[in-house]
Amino acid sequence: MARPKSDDRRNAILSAATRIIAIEGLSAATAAIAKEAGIPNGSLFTYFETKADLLNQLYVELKTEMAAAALERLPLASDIHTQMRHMWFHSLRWATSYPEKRRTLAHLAVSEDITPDSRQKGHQTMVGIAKLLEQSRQNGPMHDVPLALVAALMSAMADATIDFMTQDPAHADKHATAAFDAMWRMLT
Amino acid sequence: MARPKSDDRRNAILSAATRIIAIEGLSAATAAIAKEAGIPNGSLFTYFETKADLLNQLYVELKTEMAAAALERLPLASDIHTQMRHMWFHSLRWATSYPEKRRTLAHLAVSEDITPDSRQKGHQTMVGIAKLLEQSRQNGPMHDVPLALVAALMSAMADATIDFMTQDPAHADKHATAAFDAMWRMLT
Amino acid sequence: MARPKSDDRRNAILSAATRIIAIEGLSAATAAIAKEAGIPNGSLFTYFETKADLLNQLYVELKTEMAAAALERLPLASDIHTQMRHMWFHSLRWATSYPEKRRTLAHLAVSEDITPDSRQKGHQTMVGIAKLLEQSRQNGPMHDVPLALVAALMSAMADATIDFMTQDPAHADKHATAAFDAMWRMLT
Amino acid sequence: MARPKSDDRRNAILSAATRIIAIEGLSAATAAIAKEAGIPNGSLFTYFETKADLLNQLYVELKTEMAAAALERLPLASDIHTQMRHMWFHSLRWATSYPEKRRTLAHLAVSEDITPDSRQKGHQTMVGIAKLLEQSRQNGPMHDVPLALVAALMSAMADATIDFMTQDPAHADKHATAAFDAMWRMLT
DNA sequence: AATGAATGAGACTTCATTCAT
DNA sequence: TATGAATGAAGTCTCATTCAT
Repeated sequence: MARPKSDDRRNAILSAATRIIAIEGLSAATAAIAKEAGIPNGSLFTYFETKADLLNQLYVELKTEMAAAALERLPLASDIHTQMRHMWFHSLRWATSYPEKRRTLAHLAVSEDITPDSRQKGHQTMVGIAKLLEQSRQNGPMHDVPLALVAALMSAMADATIDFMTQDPAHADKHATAAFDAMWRMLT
Repeated sequence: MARPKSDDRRNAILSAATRIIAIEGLSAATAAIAKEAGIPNGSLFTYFETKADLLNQLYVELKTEMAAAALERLPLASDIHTQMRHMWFHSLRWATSYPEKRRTLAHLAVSEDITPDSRQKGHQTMVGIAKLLEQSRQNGPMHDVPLALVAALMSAMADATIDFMTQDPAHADKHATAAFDAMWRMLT
Repeated sequence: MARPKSDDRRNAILSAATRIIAIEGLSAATAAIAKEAGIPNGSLFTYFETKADLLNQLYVELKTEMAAAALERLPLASDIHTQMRHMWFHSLRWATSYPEKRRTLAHLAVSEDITPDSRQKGHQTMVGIAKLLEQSRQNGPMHDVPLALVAALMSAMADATIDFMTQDPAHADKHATAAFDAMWRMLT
Repeated sequence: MARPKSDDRRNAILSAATRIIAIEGLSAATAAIAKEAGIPNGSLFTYFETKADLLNQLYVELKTEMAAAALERLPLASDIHTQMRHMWFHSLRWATSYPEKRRTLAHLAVSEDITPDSRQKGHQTMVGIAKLLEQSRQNGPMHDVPLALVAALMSAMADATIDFMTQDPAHADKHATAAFDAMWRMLT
C-alpha cells in the first residue's frame, strides 16, 4: 500500500459532519464539512463515495456510540430495576453531554438518505438494551406485547425527556427521574 | 395586504406540498409543489412569501388538523379514562388514515425553517388535549411533574405507536390498545 | 404567457454551441457555450434540459440545414446527372462555407449522446437526396443494392472530399469534380 | 529513460483502453482503464506520461494493426484486382472481428488529442495499401487525381461499408461485395 | 393579479496527475 | 519501481426568488 487511508481523516470528517449538521441540518454542503475537517474538497470523496454514504456511516456510528454509552459499566450484579435505571441515566447523560451528536442523529433518523440496511444496523446496536428490557417486562403487563413496540415506546420516551432536559437544564435530573419512574410504571 | 383572492389555490398548494414533501422530503422544490398543485411556479409566491413561509403555515395547519381530529366527538359525559381512550384512538386513526400528512408533519417538526412562533402556535392547538391530560394525571404519580413533560412523553409514545401500526397494519388495533394501556399506567 | 421563450436566445445558444464545439470538441463546457451566447449560465437550461438535449437538438438542426442546402434550387427540369451534380456541389459548398457547422456535425455524429431517435430524424432529412440517388442508380449496377448502403457510400465519399478540399482549398473545385465523377462511376 | 520493464503491462493497458473507450468513449477515466487492466491507477502513468500520450500510442497501434491485417497473406502473384479484393475483404473482416478496436479507432480519429505526428505515423502504416491503390488506378480515370484523395475515398467507403455490415450482419458478405465492386468501378 | 422565463450562486461529484510511502 | 491516496479545478445541473409582460 502506498499511503494507507487514514483513520484519523475519516474520523475528522465524521466529526466535522456531526458538528456542521447539528447547526445547519442535512442540507449542509459537503464542502463545508470538508472545510471544517480541514481537508480539501475532493478528499472527502476518497473516504465516502457519496454524501449519502457519509450520512449512512455517520448514522450507524452515532447509533453505535449511543448504545455503547447506555450500557457502559452496567452493574450486572444488581437487580434489574437498578440496571435499567443505570442504563436510562447513562443514555440521557450521553445525549445531554454531546448535544451535537444527538441533534445530528435526530436529523439523520428522519432522512430519506438513510437506507433500510443502515437502519437495520442501527437496530442491531440496541440488542443489549433490548435484553434488559426483556427482563424488565418479563412478569409485567407488557409481557406479551411485541418487544419492538415496547422498545420503541421506551426509546421515544427517552428522546422526549432529553429534549425537555435540554430546554430546562436546571432541573434535568428531576426530569430524568420522573420520566424513568413513568417508564418503569409502564413496564411493571 | 388583503388576503389573496383564492383560498382554493392556497389550499391546493398546501395540499400539494403535503403530498410532495411526504415523498421527497423538505428539499422538494417549490416548482415541484406548484406543478403538483396545478399552478404556475411563480404564482406560489403570491400566496406564500417564501418557501419557509409555506412550510410554517403548513406546519401550523397540519398540527391544528391533527389536534382537531384527536378531540372530534369527544364523549364529554364519560369518565376521563374513556375520554382519553377516545382521544388516543382518534389521534392514531387520523395519523394512519393520512400517512402523508403525518409524514410531512414529522419532516416539518425537525426543520430548521419552522420558527419558534410557529412551534408556539402548534402547541396552542394542543391545549384541549393538555386539559384532558391534566385531569388524567390529577391524582396520580405524575401530578407534580411539569405538564409539558407529561405531554411530551405521551406524544412521543403516540408517535412511536403510529410508526409501529404503519409497519404492522394487521395488528394495528392490538398495538394501539397495548400502547394506550401502557400510557395509562404511566399516568395513573 | 408571461415572457415567452425567445427563439433568438435558443438560436444564440445553438449558434454559440456550434462555434465552441468546433474549436473545443464535445467536451466544451456548457458555461463556455452560455458565455459565448451572451447569456447567464443557468439560462441555457431553460432552453435545453440537459447538455445531451442541446447536443441532440443541434445535431438535428445541422443535419436539416445541410440537407436543405444540398437541395436548394435543384434544377428539376434537368436530367438526373445534372441534378446530382448540382446536389453534390451544393453539399460541398455548404460544408466548406460553414466549416464550424460541418466540424461540429462531425463531432456530434460520433457522440454517444446522440440518441437513436435523433439519428432517425437526421436520416429523415435526407429523403430528398435519397430520391435523387434512387433515380441515379436505377438502371445501373447498384440497382439492387440496399439504397441505404448506396447512400452511406455516397455520403462517406462526400465527407472525405470535404476534408480534402478543406486541407487544399486552392484546388477545391478540381477535387470536388474528380470525386463527383468517381461517385458517378460507382453509380452508373 | 529506458523502456519500462513490463511490456505485458503496457499491452494490458492498451487493450483495456480499447475495451473501455469502445464503451464509454474518450471521456473514459484513466482510473477506469487501469482497473480494467488490473493495475493500480497510478501505475498507468509509469507507462504513459499523460492520458493524451496513451491515446496517441493507442491510435498508432490500432492503425498499424489494421493496416497489417489488410495486407496479411496478400497474394502477390495474382493480378491487381484479386489483390485489391483480398485487401478489401481482409480489412472488413478485421473491422467486423474486432468491433471494439474499430470503434475505439473511430473515436480516436476525431479526437483533438491526437497529434499531427501521430496522424502522420498512422498514414505511414498505409503505404502498402497505397501502393496497391496506385497500381489499381494506373490506367483508369483517376490516374491524375491526388493519390491521397483516392485513398481517402476508398477508406471512407470501407468505413461506411463496415457500419452497414455491423448493422446487418446476416448479409455482411453481400454488402462487402457490392461495395467492393462499387469501389472498383470508381477506380477503373 | 397572474404568469413563467430569467437568474447566478452553489450543490455534488469527477478526474488527470502528483507524490509520500 | 510501484502504489494508491491526495488534490482542487472544473463540470453539469438545481432552485428560490424576481420581474417583464
